[in-house]
Amino acid sequence: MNTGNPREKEEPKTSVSFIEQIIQEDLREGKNNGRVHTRFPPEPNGYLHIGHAKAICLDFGMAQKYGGKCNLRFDDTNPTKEDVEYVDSIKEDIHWLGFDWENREFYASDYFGKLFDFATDLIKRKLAYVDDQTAEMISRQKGNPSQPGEESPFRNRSVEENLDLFYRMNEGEFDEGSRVLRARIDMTSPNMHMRDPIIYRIIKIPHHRTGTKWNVYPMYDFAHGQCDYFEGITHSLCTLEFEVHRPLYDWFIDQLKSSDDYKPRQIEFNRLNLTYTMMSKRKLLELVQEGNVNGWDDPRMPTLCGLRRRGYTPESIRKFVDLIGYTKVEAINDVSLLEHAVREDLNLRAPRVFGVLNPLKVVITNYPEDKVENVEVVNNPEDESTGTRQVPFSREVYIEQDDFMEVAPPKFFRLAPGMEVRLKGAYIIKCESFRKNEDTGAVEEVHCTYDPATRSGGHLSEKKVKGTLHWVSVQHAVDAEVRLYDRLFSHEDPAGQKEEDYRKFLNPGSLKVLTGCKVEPSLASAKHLDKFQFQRLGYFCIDYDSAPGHLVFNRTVQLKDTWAKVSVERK
RNA sequence: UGCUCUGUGGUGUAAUUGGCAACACGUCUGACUCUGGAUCAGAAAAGUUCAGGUUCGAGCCCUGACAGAGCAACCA
Repeated sequence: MNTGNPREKEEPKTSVSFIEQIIQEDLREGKNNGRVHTRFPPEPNGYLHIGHAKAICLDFGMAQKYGGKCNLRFDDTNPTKEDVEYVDSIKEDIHWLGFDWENREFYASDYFGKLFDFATDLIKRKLAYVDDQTAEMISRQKGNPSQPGEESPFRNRSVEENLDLFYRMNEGEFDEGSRVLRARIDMTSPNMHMRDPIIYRIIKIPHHRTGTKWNVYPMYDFAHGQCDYFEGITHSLCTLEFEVHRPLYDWFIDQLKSSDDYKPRQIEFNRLNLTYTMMSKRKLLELVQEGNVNGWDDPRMPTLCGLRRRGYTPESIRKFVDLIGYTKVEAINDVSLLEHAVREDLNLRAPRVFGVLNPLKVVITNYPEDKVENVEVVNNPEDESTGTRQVPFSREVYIEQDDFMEVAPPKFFRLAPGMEVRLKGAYIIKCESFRKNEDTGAVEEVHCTYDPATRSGGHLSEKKVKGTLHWVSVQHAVDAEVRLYDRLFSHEDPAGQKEEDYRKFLNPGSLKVLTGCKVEPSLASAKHLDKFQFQRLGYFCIDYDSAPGHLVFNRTVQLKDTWAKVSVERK
């Protein structure tokens, strides 16, 4: 049973979500001629965030798993909010996540003509009418969830008049808000969405794709299901809040469909909620517009481009999504699970480097003053194929301040007077004495001796010591500026913040900058230092765009309680 | 007080469709020591919101409560 490789854990039994059960059942029953066809339908009014990743993984994932296809369809029915900037970023982010829609890039606006024809068809069948009332009036007549609505005085207009008015609405003859087209269903329905829903409204702002061709635009409810139908979508996956829309979704398609053997089906699943994370697109937009963050890709943002810049890998995000599953329960997932997913992924592939955040000089008194030798260290203990690198070693090195204590408490296996420790890849050193700053009392320098026989790989290299430290040769060290980012929010859980006061939970822009950070020169150039290294060791968010010469830290940084706990100066 | 949906360890998900409530994250121990917060070993933690019912047997089926969420945009 034991394969001898502890890494080869048994594949965890992947549970089958209720959605998959539905798909499997449909397949078994031969519905849709055995086709599975899904779609991912973002509105291009903002950047994709981690919540969208959950939907993307589902939509594309189900298609992949069941030999089907998944379309990308931009839900661009409201030109007042939408922009090509968002279209481009959405496509980039989906690709980055690892999914592809091939040549099936569609837009709800592709179907404006068909939708318009369908609307006129409904008018002719007395299933739609133009309402001249104000928004307030229509809203009042709608009643409320516990009280039935009343019918509009325009509800029984003639087909001819409705047709004429609807055409003229589209020709731009009427002002925005002056008239709408409504489906004629049931003003007394217990489902608010069935009370003669508005299906077309006048908008005179140019559309990012169709320009000024249209003056009327379909509402979501009038577009989405029909688009699904036009594209041959079999399973239309969306989030829970659309559950009450389903009867309307079905109603339109029933009016539209021409065959009985095919009909798209809407299935709802729970949206992603993360602790300490706000997922509202509108509020994220506000943060960007108000300059509280440095854009959609600010490393603190929960957007995919923010996470990417922060060093998250697509694999880790997919893993995370896989972990949390799809149900109908409104769950709040712990960010620590996301963090676990990155760690697990990065641990296997991130190259390791040495670095010191808060340097403490160590002088190896019996090491020749002018000698320099290269020691060899592995780039990644989890992956031999990444090879080794040479690191210069000399008489004076920096170690992390936290790696030294004047008085070692029990179980402190790092450096303290009289204690021995290995400098990783190099020698075992012993602490003989230390010097304090007379004014501050802070330890300024530690004096050690080394045992030349203990060099890594040598005869006595098998000698055991309890601790191993990262280090950086003083004369080869390079200063680096490191930018640490905290989470976007702190303290309370902004995921639960309904009010506008979520801003007060914002963390500062960046927990700027470590002074005196040292890095070995060979690693200080940007091409050696990619996001993985940063991510890996510190699990800090580091702005790796911000230049060459960054650094890394060793284990002594307290990661466990981290984020803000690291002693850095806030800007 | 209408309609729809949902209640399983701290958190998120399972439970072969009625058969000993399982897994992951987190937490806590211990071990290891060229360090990765990796790996290994172990522990605590729910009797499935509550009350009835059907059944040899219920997390699963039925009834009724209770709790939470969504729905009254010319947003999606």
